[in-house]
Amino acid sequence: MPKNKTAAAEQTSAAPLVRTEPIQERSAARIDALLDAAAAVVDEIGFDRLTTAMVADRAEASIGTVYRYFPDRIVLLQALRDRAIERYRQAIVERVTGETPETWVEAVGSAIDAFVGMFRTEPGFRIIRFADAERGPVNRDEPPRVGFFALRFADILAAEYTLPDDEALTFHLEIVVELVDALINRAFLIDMAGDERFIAEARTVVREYLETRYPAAA
Amino acid sequence: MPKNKTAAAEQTSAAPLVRTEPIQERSAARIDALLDAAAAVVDEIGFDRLTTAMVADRAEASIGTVYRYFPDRIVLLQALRDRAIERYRQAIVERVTGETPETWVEAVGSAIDAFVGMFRTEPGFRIIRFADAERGPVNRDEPPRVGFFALRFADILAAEYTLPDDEALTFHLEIVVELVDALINRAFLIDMAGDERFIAEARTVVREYLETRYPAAA
DNA sequence: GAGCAGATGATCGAGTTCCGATCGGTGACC
DNA sequence: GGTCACCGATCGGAACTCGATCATCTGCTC
Repeated sequence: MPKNKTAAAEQTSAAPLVRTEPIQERSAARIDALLDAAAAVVDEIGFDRLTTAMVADRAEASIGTVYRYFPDRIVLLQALRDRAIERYRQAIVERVTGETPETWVEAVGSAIDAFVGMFRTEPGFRIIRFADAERGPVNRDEPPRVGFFALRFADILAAEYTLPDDEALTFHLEIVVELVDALINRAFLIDMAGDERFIAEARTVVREYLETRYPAAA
Repeated sequence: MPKNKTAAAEQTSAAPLVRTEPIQERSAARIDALLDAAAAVVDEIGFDRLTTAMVADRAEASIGTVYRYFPDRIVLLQALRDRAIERYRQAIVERVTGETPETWVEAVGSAIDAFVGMFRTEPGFRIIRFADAERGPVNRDEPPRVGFFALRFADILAAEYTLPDDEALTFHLEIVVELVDALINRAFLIDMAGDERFIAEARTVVREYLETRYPAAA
């Protein structure tokens, strides 16, 4: 069992906040159960109707336990999103190593497929909207980690391919992330199975976008 | 004074809901004042920190008055969004009739400019995200009017130009709406003035998208 | 067409309900 | 016996309700 050290750790001053940090074994399972419950609730009644009591109920825990691991409702949702993103990252890696696309542009296509797959299988995924970071609650101090997913995505690609030494690449990938996020979300907005027209168009738009800019890699 | 009978009227069963429908003159002003207040609050402290009490305060009305016109907090925000969309529609019409672009594809460019302008001038605009309809609270009965803005946009264009008789046009416009919404929102996500790179890229992506599909109109 | 009176709409704000979050206490693990 | 996980009654504050009160409209009378 890998110990789950959060990078954040303690700030400068005393941080008496209970923070998420499992010490004993069972805690990890608890956290997962809580997030599963939250995902289910989010799928059923939607994002902003979710109450912490519902999450506790569904996870067969008490209110207190919820707040034992998450300082508040918003952080709980963020944790759900973070877990989903991590799972998505794994899904990309699996798919790319499985399909071994010729070029990194094609690998982006695989990532889109993986994204669509997540919408179909991962509870709560369709509500999360994570291309952009936290919208709304303007974060205290810490930089609002905008576009961080594009960076991470670049890392994944860089592990398998030789990326063009283009300083604009990060920007282009961020555009791609935004485009895909918008169109795939639209595809699943009403159609629970995912509207194929929008899915196909997302693939096409991205392919056109990248082929125009990186003809060598297409 | 035109009596303002709601189209909805009575459903099968008794509908005791108070619903928004101004009868007397002052009501309209009240509603506007409430929405102005909501927009200001949203700009200042953000979307989900908004409380109905703040809105009432700022509009110099009582809590009761807020709930006289809006069944709940979420509907209040939706109304704010609806008004912003209407204003945006007007802004498009004004700009297009003012600039009189040669082709409808160029008119789409003007619409993007108008969109950016709204982000800079219309209070509360940047939080609203309206390309997609209501996300989250799954609406009872009524169809979730997805993509309705693209339809409306097509109407605006059709009033000034002869649009291609392409049954896929609506779909393409919807894609454009999604793309623009995503990229322009990203442009304003952290940069209050709007990140020019994303704005320019939005224009480029849309132009490329439409020129590929409608070379005659470009 | 001025004045009045009843009806109906608009406003108010104290009271209620609901929900996010706390805290002191109890039991499980080391 | 000391730490950690868990519970759930309780608190505080925000969403929302409701009966009373004020403003405006309608239409009748003279």
